[in-house]
Amino acid sequence: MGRAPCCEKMGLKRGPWTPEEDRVLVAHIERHGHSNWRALPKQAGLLRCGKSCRLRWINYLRPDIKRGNFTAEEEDAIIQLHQMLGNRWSAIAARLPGRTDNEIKNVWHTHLKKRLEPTTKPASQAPKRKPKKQQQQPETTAVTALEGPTTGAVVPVSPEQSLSTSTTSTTTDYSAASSMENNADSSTSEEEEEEDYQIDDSFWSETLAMTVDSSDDSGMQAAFGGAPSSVTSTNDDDMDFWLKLFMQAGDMQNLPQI
DNA sequence: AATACACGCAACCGCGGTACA
DNA sequence: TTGTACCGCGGTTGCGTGTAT
Repeated sequence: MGRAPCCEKMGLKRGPWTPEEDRVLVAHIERHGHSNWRALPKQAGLLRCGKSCRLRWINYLRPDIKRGNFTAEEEDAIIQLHQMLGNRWSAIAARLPGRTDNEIKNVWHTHLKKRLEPTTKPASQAPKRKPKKQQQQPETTAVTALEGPTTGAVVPVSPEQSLSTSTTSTTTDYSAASSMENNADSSTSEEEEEEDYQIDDSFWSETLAMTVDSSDDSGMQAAFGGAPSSVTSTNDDDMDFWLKLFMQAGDMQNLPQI
């Protein structure tokens, strides 16, 4: 009962979007907005379900999407945020302007997760070929330096401790949040290791500023108030709350898992 | 040069949460 | 208060492309 199929699959097109469909969708949204995704394809004359339209717009057609490779700073941010937030990709995306949750998720699964994976990986699972793009991209050197301490691939220091699953990263999470707050104060051993990447300090102070600023004008109530066209505002405010909570809390280990 | 394999990205699927009648 | 419809999110899959053999 209850839930209707997300889209009437009869007669609706699936698979890759054509440039023409993209144009139609963009034109329609620019003109009418996207207050109702379900009705949108009909109004726009697209043979797609609303869900598909929404996904296409959010992940690809939005004008503020930043295309291209992730920078070392962005990758670092993803790693840190993932340590804090777990697989809450939309929340992570909210901290990375121009990046979508889907994109971040892909990058995580294809690049970052592997880099953070411990070298305890059996030899049989080791890549048979040398990685192609990652080692060719110049920014990767920064990332490698930056991740060196936490990845067994570079320095075999019990990588599981900094690993990515939200359930096992509580203490590490705090170090990330803590380094955000006290970006000039690197007192813990993990933060000593983070001295290698100077970019982070400025980056995180910016990120932090963004975090606090965005919560100032909207507040938690606004999270439930609307802005229906906003993709991430609700999550953003939610995460602002948690981030502030982390920052204010002296000891994250006493906090419940998010 | 051809083939097999691995990677990366875009898209789909299903579920949970929320708004609304 | 309950049921329905819709939205958004996270997980997963499929395909195109690049690389090694």
